[in-house]
Amino acid sequence: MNLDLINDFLAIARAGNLSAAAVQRNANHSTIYRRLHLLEEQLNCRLFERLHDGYQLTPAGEELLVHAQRIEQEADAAERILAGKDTSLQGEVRVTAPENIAYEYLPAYLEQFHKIHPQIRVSVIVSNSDLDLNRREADIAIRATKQPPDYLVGRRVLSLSWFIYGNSKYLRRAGKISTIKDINNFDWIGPDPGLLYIAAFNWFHKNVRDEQIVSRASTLNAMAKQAETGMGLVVLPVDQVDKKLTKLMAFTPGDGSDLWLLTHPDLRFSGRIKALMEFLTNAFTGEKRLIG
Amino acid sequence: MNLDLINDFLAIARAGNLSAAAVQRNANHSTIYRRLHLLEEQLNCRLFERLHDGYQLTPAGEELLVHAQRIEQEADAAERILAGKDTSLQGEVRVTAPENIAYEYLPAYLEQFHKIHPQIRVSVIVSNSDLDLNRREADIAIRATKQPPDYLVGRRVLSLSWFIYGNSKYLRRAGKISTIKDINNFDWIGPDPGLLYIAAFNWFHKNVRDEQIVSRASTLNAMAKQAETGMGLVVLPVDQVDKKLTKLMAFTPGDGSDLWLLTHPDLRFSGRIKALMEFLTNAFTGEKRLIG
DNA sequence: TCATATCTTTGCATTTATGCAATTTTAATT
DNA sequence: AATTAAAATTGCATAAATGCAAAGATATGA
Repeated sequence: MNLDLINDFLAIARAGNLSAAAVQRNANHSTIYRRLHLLEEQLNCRLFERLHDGYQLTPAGEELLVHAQRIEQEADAAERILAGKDTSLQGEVRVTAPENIAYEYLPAYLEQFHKIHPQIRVSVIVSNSDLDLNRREADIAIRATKQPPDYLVGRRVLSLSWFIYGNSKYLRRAGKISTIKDINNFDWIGPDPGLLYIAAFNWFHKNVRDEQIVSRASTLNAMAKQAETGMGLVVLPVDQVDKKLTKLMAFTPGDGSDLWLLTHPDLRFSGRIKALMEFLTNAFTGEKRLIG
Repeated sequence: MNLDLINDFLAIARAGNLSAAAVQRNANHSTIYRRLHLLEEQLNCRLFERLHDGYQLTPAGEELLVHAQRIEQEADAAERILAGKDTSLQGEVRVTAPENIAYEYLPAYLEQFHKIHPQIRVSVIVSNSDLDLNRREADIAIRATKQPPDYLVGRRVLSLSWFIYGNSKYLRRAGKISTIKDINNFDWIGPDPGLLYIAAFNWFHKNVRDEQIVSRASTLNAMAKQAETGMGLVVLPVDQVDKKLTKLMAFTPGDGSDLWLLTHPDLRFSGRIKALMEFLTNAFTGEKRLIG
């Protein structure tokens, strides 16, 4: 059996249709179609039920899926472990970071890093969701969280304080907030329910009356941009805000969060990954904009 | 990473050189060469040390080998399990048997079987060594042994009695043997030391004086053929001997052996494999030539 | 040191796989 | 029943992988 067909099988199983699977495998859908037929022929059994709106695993396909996933995991582990043993200061490093970090902080840092290690090529993947470092979708993850997943290793480089911000236009209209008790006397840009997993927002949601919330957004960046229009105040971590908003007072509920640099244990001793981890650690700890 | 390259990697690691690996993978050696380079490039590390007389794994290669073997096992398991679920009476079945069975018994049986199940194609692999049923080098193994490996399942179809044989020419010269006590009064065709794992031969080796052994051979068939020339007597299981030799007396030391039909547990319920197993069971149990 | 045998590496013709674009299928919707 | 929209197939030109054969390496033994 051509083992590589397992990759195509997995892509189809996950995507549910050929076109999406083809994108994942970067190939044409007709190629994926033909390779699936090859696999089915070689295994002499139908792996998918062809429905009008996609491919669905047959029982035999489900069976294969179990093994295919183990095969993939094993291959990923091999790749990681070999990459982890490479102490040379060259090659690619993939960093994933949330929007604000990727836009406001990384560009300057990486420009500096490139001067020191011109042989290391860095790719930035903007995302805040749990990319699969197992599958090496990224090598280093920069995340703001209180508790990173325990299958990753790394260090807490900063603690991020939260503040209440507002722009000058709104401040002129509504005056300054000076104590958290007055919270319901102001208009607010609130978080979308999807953000309530963040402790600070959870507290906010429970303590601010709904009618005080003039607008919501599903990303911190969008919240900041809305606050910049002067619609209301906003509660945000320090890293999310630039000079267009004025820092009014500390916001302590939720205990803030921490900025973590994370990587997979297998990759910890890779030369290039270690180099970038160390460089970023220094960059972030020396970052004046992020000190409360 | 192209997963199929793992197969090439394994073949090179096992064969120790490209040409032999190419045969295993049935491809040209230059293809294997190019694919190895591709793999090394993709993993960005050297997997083999090129020596003048072959390829030897580097430490990184050793590392990969562990994972590659797991990948292969997983893929083999998947193939077996899917094949095992196929209840249809069609497709290929690979049977491995020792020489004598493959030459003297199987042809007639398989001709009959083909009439009943024309859709099942049977391949016979002549071998007595431990083919890897895990890797599906064969689906059914026919083996003469007292105790088959416990990772296979199957049934004992016969017990094979052992006898002392001689051809008429030798009998005229030396007379008939009638009791085992006279064993050292005759000339013998003996087993090569490589056959001493067989209990009957082991006993023979310990109880027959070396000077009585006029000739040796490393396969039972060769022993039979030598005895047919009239050089001496020979001790053999009943299945190994045809009419050219006269059966003189039973040979009980070593308890004889049993004829087993074996398959992999995963394949037990495959339609075609079940059909052939059952057919062969009947064929062998009804075989008059094999009844002591 | 040269011949030798074995294995690796490369150029080129051929086969095979792929992408593209057009066509067909399928089932849900009008 | 016709329409539609999304996806699966298929034909054909192009690109990529492969086999073949010849050349280059490399240690071993004369």
